[in-house]
Amino acid sequence: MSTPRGARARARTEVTAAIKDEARRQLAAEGAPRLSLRAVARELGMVSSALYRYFPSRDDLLTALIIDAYDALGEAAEAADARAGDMAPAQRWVAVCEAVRGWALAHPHEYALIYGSPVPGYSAPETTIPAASRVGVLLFGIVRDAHRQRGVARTPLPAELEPEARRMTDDLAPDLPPEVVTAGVAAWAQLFGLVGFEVFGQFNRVVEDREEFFRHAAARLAHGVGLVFP
Amino acid sequence: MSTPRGARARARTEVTAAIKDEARRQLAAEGAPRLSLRAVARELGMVSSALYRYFPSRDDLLTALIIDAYDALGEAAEAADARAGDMAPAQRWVAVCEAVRGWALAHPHEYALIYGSPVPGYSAPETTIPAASRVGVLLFGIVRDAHRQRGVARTPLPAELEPEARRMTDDLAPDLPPEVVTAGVAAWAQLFGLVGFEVFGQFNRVVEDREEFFRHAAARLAHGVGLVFP
DNA sequence: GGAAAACTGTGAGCGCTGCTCTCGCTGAAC
DNA sequence: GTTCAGCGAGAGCAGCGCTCACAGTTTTCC
Repeated sequence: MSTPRGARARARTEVTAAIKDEARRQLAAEGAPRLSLRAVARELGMVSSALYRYFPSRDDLLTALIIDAYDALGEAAEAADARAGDMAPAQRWVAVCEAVRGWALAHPHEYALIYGSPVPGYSAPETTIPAASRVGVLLFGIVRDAHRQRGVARTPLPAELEPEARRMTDDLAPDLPPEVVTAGVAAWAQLFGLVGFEVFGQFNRVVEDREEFFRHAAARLAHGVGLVFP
Repeated sequence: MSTPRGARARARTEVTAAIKDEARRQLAAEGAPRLSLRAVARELGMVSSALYRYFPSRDDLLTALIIDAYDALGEAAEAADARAGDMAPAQRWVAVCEAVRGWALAHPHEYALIYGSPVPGYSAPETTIPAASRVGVLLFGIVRDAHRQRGVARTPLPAELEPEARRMTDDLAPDLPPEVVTAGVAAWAQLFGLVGFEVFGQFNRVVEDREEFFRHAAARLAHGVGLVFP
């Protein structure tokens, strides 16, 4: 991050960034399966084997792009929440959902990289966890604010789910009621169901006015976690 | 389907089936990106180029597997519904959701093939549409039954969504109220959000007792489309 | 029944891929 | 100033999807 010591180190960070940039370009243009190390190297005017000095394998390059994608999505969501800062929690929730959808539609291949099929034989390393949690953390932050302001609506939990609900609550948001945490986790997954279906074309010939449809669905999601519209 | 005319035709259908079987085996073991035409041919004791007499390209073979996967999932869902035939619609809904989840967990790579990232530069041909619709059709059938029996709960729709809601209703279920159809489409997508998050590992370190969690979420989905538990 | 046409498997080959290894060069640390 | 780690070049390996000319077999048609 700060001053690299010598010209060599500086060059290294620059080349690394250039590789990631070109890889991201190819990813956006062609999708992850078509991302080729050799093509990246070719475009950068270097020989393919040189690239292995920077990323030990194609998967490592992909991992770097995955983290970047999670971060870009998280940033878009957080920016939308900041813009909606003085609105009611329910409206902030919808704004964040719409930002997630907007980013996904603008970057379908990067979205597919993080929320589509995982690359087989490769499990995302620990490094990705913080970046991957940003949207979830943000959504729970909104619910927490709502809870502080005026409490949230709660629907009872079946007895069999209570141990798990308590566990999730301790892990994710000890200051919220377990019913709300459970509903929040479900809503989090369901949000990406809506977005994924749209991005991956499952809504073709089914939903036409997808923006309006999504806004409504996101609002109902908010309702489901106990947020109320003023 | 019926009697093939000659020995040649019979052989052709047999070889075609053998190729699909072996391909499905490799798909289940390694995932779609690792599915290799040459490996399939090798395993079948034929030379790779011979395989092109049966499937003009790797994508065509994948398409065949996609249709099969949609059908297998649809069949699992329909079987579950049949087993729950005399229960209340809400319970049938949950049973179908659980069947979808169960199939997806048992066949993660085939699930990824149909509900994960689409293969870039390849759009699923029209042929896949009927198979792909089976789960949705089934879910709407349950809602329809509930509606016939005693009506379903309805939450009002915002004015901006009404044209689209009417459009979807005409297309999908003209005998149901637009509010219900809209909620049904959303629930359909959200179901696959829940399933996808579990299959693709997004629930790792978040949800532990996933079966119980899912059952509850599916029940809330049912509630969202107006189904009531007796 | 026999000629013509359609179908099927073979093997070589093209251009691409991820990845490895050895080789010289060069900037940096002691 | 020497030593050494880091770097790029280039050749090469095994694998991939796919094409093509060829030979053998089955079906079709007269």
